[in-house]
Amino acid sequence: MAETASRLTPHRYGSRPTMKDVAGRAGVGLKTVSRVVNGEPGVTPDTERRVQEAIDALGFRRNDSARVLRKGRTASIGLVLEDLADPFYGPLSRAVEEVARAHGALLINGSSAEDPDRERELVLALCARRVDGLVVIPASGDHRYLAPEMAAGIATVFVDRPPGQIDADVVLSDSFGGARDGVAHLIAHGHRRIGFIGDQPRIHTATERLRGYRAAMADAGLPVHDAWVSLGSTAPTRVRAAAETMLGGAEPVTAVFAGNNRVTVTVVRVLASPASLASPARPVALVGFDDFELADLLRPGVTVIAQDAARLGRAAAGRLFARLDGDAGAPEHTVLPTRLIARGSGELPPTTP
Amino acid sequence: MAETASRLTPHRYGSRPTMKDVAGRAGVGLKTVSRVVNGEPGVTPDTERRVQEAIDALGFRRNDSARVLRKGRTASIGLVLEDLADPFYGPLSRAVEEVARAHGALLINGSSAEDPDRERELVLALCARRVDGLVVIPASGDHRYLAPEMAAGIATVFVDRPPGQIDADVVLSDSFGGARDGVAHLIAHGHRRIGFIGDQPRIHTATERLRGYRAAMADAGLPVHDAWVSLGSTAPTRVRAAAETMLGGAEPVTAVFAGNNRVTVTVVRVLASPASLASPARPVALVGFDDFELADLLRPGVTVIAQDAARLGRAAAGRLFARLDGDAGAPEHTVLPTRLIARGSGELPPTTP
DNA sequence: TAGGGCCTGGACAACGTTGTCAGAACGGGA
DNA sequence: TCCCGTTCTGACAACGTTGTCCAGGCCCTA
Repeated sequence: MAETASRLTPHRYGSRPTMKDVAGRAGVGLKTVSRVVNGEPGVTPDTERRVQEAIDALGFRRNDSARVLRKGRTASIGLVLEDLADPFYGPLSRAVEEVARAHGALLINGSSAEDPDRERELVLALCARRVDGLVVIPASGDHRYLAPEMAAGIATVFVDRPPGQIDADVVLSDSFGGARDGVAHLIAHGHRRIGFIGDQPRIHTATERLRGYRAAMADAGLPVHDAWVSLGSTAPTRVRAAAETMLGGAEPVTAVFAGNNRVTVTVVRVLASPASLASPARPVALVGFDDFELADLLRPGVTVIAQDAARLGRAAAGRLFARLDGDAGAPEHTVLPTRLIARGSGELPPTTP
Repeated sequence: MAETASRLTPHRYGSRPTMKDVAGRAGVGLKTVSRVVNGEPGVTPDTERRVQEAIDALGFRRNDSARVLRKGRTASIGLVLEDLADPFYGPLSRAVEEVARAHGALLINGSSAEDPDRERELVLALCARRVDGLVVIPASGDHRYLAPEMAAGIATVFVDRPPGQIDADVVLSDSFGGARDGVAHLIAHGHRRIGFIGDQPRIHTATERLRGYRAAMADAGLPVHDAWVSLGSTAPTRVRAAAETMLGGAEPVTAVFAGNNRVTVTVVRVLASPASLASPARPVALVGFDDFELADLLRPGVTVIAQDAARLGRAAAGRLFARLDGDAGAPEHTVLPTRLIARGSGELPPTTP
């Protein structure tokens, strides 16, 4: 009777019952409740039952803030990335979460929106919450602000891009090699005038991929005109303008290498648009960095340099928990290979204008 | 000198300096440090400077766990969804994060993987951390377990699907109306035999969309054969089999309505595959629920019922923070409209086999 | 039946912060 | 010179949990 009533009328609105309340109701000591809640041994079945009843009746739920304060570990890790809505980061984020879950940790994440200040603010907020560790996709080029935190014991792994000004565990895809392979693929199919459209130059992967492009061109003894290279925002208008410029100049390119999935998608749109300088009679070849859903269903299918976002996430989270489990070795730099997936757009032959 | 040294050798590895340490070093009281850290008034500039120097020297960072314990609010909200990697949830999640950020809160999120037990486990873990509020995309059909938490003051908003067995704020898209419109669109283009492939029947949106399908068929006086309706997992193999069955039966459908973006993509693949029962000579019309990237670039473009995931997220987070700001009104049920985007696949005429 | 060991339960301090409250220092006016 | 008011500062308790440590009761054996 009384039990039913109190089940429906909790302790007090907004202020939850504590172990003390449970102990009082069950007629046992505080520590005994703690033991029951944490499944520690040393409680007779009868006592345990009484405590459990009190817990259910009061709707008690352990306050993890207090627990964390006492124990020092939060069983949570932070993930800072650029944009949760980017299809590249979804699987990465998911993979990190899976690993965290396997280690009994929760994931707190935030988007930096490619803004260094916001990255810093987010990271420090996570440190203030005393996350056990951090997985960071850097937006800034200077991570010295993290050094004291790392020294204080917050394990940190960088992924997709290396940290700036400090040394730390990092997991990358082979941007340089991938881009070089992709451009070499275009060259192998006869292209000589190839354009490169990439992300902003302060982003490490963008410059690495550009470096790969230049290496492939140099390996083939091909010149690179300034007008063929464009780094900048991945906003569709910017990318569209860049594509139209290199397709329409005095020395128009016959193929484009797109620096990431955002760029690739926009280039596909440009090439497909009726007003495009490309046409069925004069197709433009395309290879993009990053695979994306439906790339195979477009006509022609889009040839890509695929990186495995989930694997990046798993590898990074794996490093992180290895650190949390006591690995104190030197920072590890992991580079995962990329894979060229030929689907047609990279195999189009060049046509003279 | 001494300062430089201590900057590089923090207090002790793994155990960070506290306000007490800062106070000791600055030669002030504990509370004064607290005042400086929180920007409270009543500290002379000189004292503030001394404290700030000590903070910098020691690498002090406030421990939010202790703060939360004392203050009762965590400035964090939880988001439980099905799968972070699903392109539908990316923008939703991002929108929730934006709103949270605007309110100074961090976002903790977890994937339920469509598993009711996992949902419950996640939600309760978040409650134990005393998140201020929860945004939940339900995987389970019974949320009575949440009632005590909500009574204890954890604001909760459900989004995309309604909660089970309890009443609470909820933000939905108009699944019924959207599906009905989509099927009506196919009927308007001459189709009489239309198939429906949807998600598992325990998912609310799946059954609502099926209901919309049936309503449109009934409105047009068309019969629905059992073989034309298939609910189940969105795994490609299952969807593929379902599609092939309804395309190949005694009364083959001439159009398919796909219940969500996962299904749509697989159906597109089936229809595009060379072995398909569809062919250029006998195209099959398609309308899908949910818009998706590149839908416009496929040939034919895929006609969809678009829902605005970001808007769902914003609306849900908006409700949540309204609750946290004191709104104690009755639970609100918000239904956002959907929009048909015609791109070609829904406008194909029926062909007799 | 007494003594020893084991098992169960509880009192208490500590974690790092913030709110309360009172005391100290300082300046100005009588 | 003294007193009062204002401003700044610090001591202390409290938040809810867990770890330490000790007390009491039980069972077993001699």
